[in-house]
Amino acid sequence: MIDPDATIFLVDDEDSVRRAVARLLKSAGYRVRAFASARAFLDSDREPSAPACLVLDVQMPEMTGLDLQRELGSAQAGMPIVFLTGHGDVPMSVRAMKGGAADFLTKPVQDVDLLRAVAQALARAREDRVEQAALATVLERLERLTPREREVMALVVAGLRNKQIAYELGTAEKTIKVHRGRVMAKMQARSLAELVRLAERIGFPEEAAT
Amino acid sequence: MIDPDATIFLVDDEDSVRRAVARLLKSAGYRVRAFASARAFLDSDREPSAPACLVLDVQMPEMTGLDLQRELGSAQAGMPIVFLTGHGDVPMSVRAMKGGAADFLTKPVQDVDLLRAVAQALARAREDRVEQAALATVLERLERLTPREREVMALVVAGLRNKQIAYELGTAEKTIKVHRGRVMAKMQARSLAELVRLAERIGFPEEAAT
DNA sequence: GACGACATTGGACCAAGGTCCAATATCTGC
DNA sequence: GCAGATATTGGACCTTGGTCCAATGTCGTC
Repeated sequence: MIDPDATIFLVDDEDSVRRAVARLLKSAGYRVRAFASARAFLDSDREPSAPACLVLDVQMPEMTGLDLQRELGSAQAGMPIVFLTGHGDVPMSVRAMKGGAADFLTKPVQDVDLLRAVAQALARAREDRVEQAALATVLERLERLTPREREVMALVVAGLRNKQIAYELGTAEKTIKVHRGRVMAKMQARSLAELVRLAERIGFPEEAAT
Repeated sequence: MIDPDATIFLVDDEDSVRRAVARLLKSAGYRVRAFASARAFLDSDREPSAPACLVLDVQMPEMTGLDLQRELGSAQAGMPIVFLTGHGDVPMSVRAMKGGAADFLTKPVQDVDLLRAVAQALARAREDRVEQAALATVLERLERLTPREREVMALVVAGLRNKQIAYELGTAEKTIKVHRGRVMAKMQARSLAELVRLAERIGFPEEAAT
């Protein structure tokens, strides 16, 4: 269950807590990287080469845990957050959970509770990573398309026939066939169905603005 | 912003609270149906002909709000839950939010806070309803397919060619063409791309077991 | 036993998709 | 100005997909 490559990022301004939690997580077999402030964490190069999650104190001077959560935005996807706080209240926990937190624990926390939360967060991180990797692969292929090929692909997955696409783009049907063939090759789609699914997954052409 | 057809289901065992909240919601223009217990709510015929949400007390004898939430399961999709509780703690709120609650408020609650939560929950309900309706339409069409047509559709959206499908099903390509044509007609798909998208949306053929 | 739904197939044809080879026109960066 | 990427098109040809009309066989129901 425990992935030795999994990294737990720990952010807490209290030395004693940080050390205690770090010790616990390390003894459980995780790699731990601790920071005394949200700033320090953000300034670090946190390349998640392996699944990772963030154990975060809420109350901290300057930037609070909730601030950091907002800062990370949807990047949380790759790094689920487990909040850990001494003086948490209901509104605070609700806000954190609405913001996509994986869990919200209060100190003093039982070791088992923290470990369970971390394990679940990591499980989520792994799933997210798989999804992200798949997405990245498809986006990479999409980037190799020329502007024209992208236009053609958009109309192809919209269900238009070559003839209609040619009319839309003011060119010959023959040309469309060529572009279409290249699109299939570059996107590594072996069938139209597959191409449509790839497009759906990345929200193409809507999110093509990315 | 306020939909006069929107119904708020209110479940609270305390008469005074129930009356006060009901009055507030009614004065805001909502239709309100109040229940004194989770049981009474479940026994009612809650046909959501219009968007609806559930305002739910947590502490109640017999079945608690959290129990009711679990009971509703994914049916929550059609009826987001706003919890309202007098003695809520952090773990309780976290559990509720993890369970998919729209919000979790503590008494005494500010009128504006409750109204905002309800408005947001209803917005979510509306979105869910749109999605559900679309799903239902597609599933309805799917049900009109004969078993054989379903098999063919599965292989078509998998990207197989007619010839391959014929081989898989041990029949002639000609037959596949006919089935395929019927599938397109019954599913009201004007292109293969559209058919693939319909299939994706309902998770066909994986969820075909439904 | 007749009727309707379902599955199957043939023939005939036409439309659409896909590929190989080859050629032309732009445009951009060095 | 040239190399290379991009966009375009033609010809020739073959595979697929789709449709119309017609027909046969099986099953379960009334």
